Amino acid sequence: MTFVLVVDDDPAILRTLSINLRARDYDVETAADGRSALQIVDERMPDVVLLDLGLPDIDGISVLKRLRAFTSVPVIVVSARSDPDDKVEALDLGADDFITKPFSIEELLARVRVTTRRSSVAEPALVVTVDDLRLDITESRAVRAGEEIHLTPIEWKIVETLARRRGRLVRQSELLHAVWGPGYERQTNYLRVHLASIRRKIEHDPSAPRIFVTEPGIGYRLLPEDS
Amino acid sequence: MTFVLVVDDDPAILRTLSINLRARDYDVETAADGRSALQIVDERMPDVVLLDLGLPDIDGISVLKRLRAFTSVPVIVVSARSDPDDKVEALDLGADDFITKPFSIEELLARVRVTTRRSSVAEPALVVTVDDLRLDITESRAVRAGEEIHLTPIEWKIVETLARRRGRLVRQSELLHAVWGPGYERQTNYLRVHLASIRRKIEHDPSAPRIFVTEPGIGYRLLPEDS
DNA sequence: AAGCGGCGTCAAGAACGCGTCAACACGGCT
DNA sequence: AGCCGTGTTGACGCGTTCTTGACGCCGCTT
Repeated sequence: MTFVLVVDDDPAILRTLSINLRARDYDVETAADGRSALQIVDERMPDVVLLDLGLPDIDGISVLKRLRAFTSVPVIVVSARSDPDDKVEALDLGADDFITKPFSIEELLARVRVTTRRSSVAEPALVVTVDDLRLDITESRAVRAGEEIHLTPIEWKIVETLARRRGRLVRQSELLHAVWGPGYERQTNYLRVHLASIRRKIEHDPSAPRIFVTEPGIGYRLLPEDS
Repeated sequence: MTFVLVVDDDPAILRTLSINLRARDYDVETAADGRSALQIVDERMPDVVLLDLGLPDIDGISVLKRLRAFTSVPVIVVSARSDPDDKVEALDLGADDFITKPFSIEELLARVRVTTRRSSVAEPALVVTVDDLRLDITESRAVRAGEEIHLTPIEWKIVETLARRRGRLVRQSELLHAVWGPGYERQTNYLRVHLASIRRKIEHDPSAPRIFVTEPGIGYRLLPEDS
């Protein structure tokens, strides 16, 4: 998921942007001043930064400078100042775009899409390994001892849902909801059938599953990492 | 020297921009309509295109679309229309920036610097080779055993998108979004038809594809490098 | 010990996705 | 105007995948 950091001292703007971005499935974090913005970037590199120039502690321009000192993360400056000189300064200091308030939320979202399109955000690979088995979730690829194993779309969805909470128990209703959507929370027979085919393809002994474990009456669990 | 193509139907604007850009040591060429703009791009790929939306012959949006069909040259749209919807449309169709008239010449120059700065961190030439086949993505050339193979614009876009993630799986919705833009994520039949023609031209045995592999229900994948 | 619920297995039919083809629309070019 | 290349759309066959229902087993409860 694309991670966006929004920096603005106005809580109303933070709220509006967060809501709109989250509605588009972005992962959003907010900062109300320059110091915490820099800290967040340091801890958890965003895919895009929306940066207001008027901040309470450090000047927005300085934040941009410091950002550029150690990263090339895309920055879109969002500012109330419409003076061309401000724009030129920010752009020449390394900002990727500049949009003046008030702005249309649609335009902002489009500009965010442009910058992320450019860096073509690579999802962190989600990979599960057990013995000689390798499940690459993001790639939808399963390999055991060099041998390619084919899983169907529904099987991948189930494996993915379990892998995202590896080691933890996933209730039947959650699994059903995640794979088939709302309204299927009681069709536990679907799970029985599909878990069976997954095990037939993946487990060494499908009748004594070690990787995809059943918690009777509750749900399923993917074998935790043996770290 | 950086080569800029300025497209506008207003001679006064062409003149102003030319003068200002040349004063900054840019190599400038101008076009007063879409047709000649496309021709210039075809003959002598610019480093940046400044594109007005109101053109006498072809609509500026159409020019952008056709440009994007065979190149990824940076495009800054320069328009009198300030309607957010116009901006969103242009940006989603592949424009890199959008600036509304009247604008400060300094701001425009700064935005030109941003886009050239970005592309100067140039991408490596993207070439795919399989056996005696050679796909030169950036050049849009396909050759097998000295024999030139012709691919259409859409076919190139598909090949390019797959080549950029060579070996990795590209989901149908991603592919559709990359080639046709937002709103086409469900038209999987497009993919079926066009993948068929690509294979007919490229695969040794189109009925048993080795290079463009289908992952049923999920997407497509370009044969990884056998390194 | 019997009953019950939950689980895994199996098989058959339905539904779906893919590849293919053909017809049509559209724009450019001669 | 007519032709050509390209893209879009709908239809069809085929193989795969999903759904559905039946059945037996096991462990727990009564």
